[in-house]
Amino acid sequence: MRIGDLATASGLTAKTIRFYEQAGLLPEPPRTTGGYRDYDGDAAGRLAFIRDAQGAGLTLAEIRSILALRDDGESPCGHVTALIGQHLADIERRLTELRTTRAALRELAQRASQTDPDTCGSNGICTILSPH
Amino acid sequence: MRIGDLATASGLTAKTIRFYEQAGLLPEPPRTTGGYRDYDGDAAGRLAFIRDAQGAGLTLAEIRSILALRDDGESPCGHVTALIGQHLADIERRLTELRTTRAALRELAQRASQTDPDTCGSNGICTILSPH
DNA sequence: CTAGACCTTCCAGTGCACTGGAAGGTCAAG
DNA sequence: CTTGACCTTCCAGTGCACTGGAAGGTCTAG
Repeated sequence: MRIGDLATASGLTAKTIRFYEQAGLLPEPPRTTGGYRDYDGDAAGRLAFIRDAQGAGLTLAEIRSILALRDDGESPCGHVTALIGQHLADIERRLTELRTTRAALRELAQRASQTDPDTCGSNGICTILSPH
Repeated sequence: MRIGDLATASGLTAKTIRFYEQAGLLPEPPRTTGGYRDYDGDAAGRLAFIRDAQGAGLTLAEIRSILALRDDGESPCGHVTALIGQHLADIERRLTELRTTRAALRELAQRASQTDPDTCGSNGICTILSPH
């Protein structure tokens, strides 16, 4: 299986697959006599795993750490569980941040709807955003 | 007022202030005979505006567009209102995304708590993340 | 024999908002 | 006169996940 076929099968680009190899996420595949990368069936599964893990919000560095553990013959379960917990906490934090920002923006929108463009910029820069 | 004083007053670093100047967010200030930047009181207000706008989630590029309008003597109110609306929509989108990811991660955490590390990695890479 | 689809490597750029460091100039206090 | 805090410019790097492009090699169909 050449890189283009694997790209089609996985929904990635050949560029990305080479990038993953260079980033240590994929092992170097054997080559054909012409120098082309020659993938076996495992590669697609590995890419699917990367996709799933990315979908769960893990970074490539974290995914690499999981793959490295498992390539060493160790079960990465504990590691994966810890990462999931960390990402859940991270998401909660970002949700809180976003809700705060949303509240602030709603107030700004409210203020904007009551602002007269003619009197607005007269002394400051923008009384909507900076109503000192 | 030298750059260090302005940095202290605004809570930014001198590096960042130079960066803002280079990025077109701050006008070039006059220089002392020694070649030092010499800021007047307006600079602090402008930096405060940038801070407020950033707090509302606007990017530096957007803030630059607002400042450019107002520096041209135009009222940026309509522009600001549009940007606020865009960012509100953006935040709603990201909130939805994050909630989806959180639900997925919670399911993974649930699965992780029921996974036996000894039987887990036997055939796939990780049955928690990729339970095909 | 040639066109063109695909592959190779290597280098560099994207966007965002800075940050670090080198090499040197200015200024006030002691 | 020297020390040291502060300033200057310029270049380059950070983190993340790719993406683009050049220059060239390989393979298959017609």
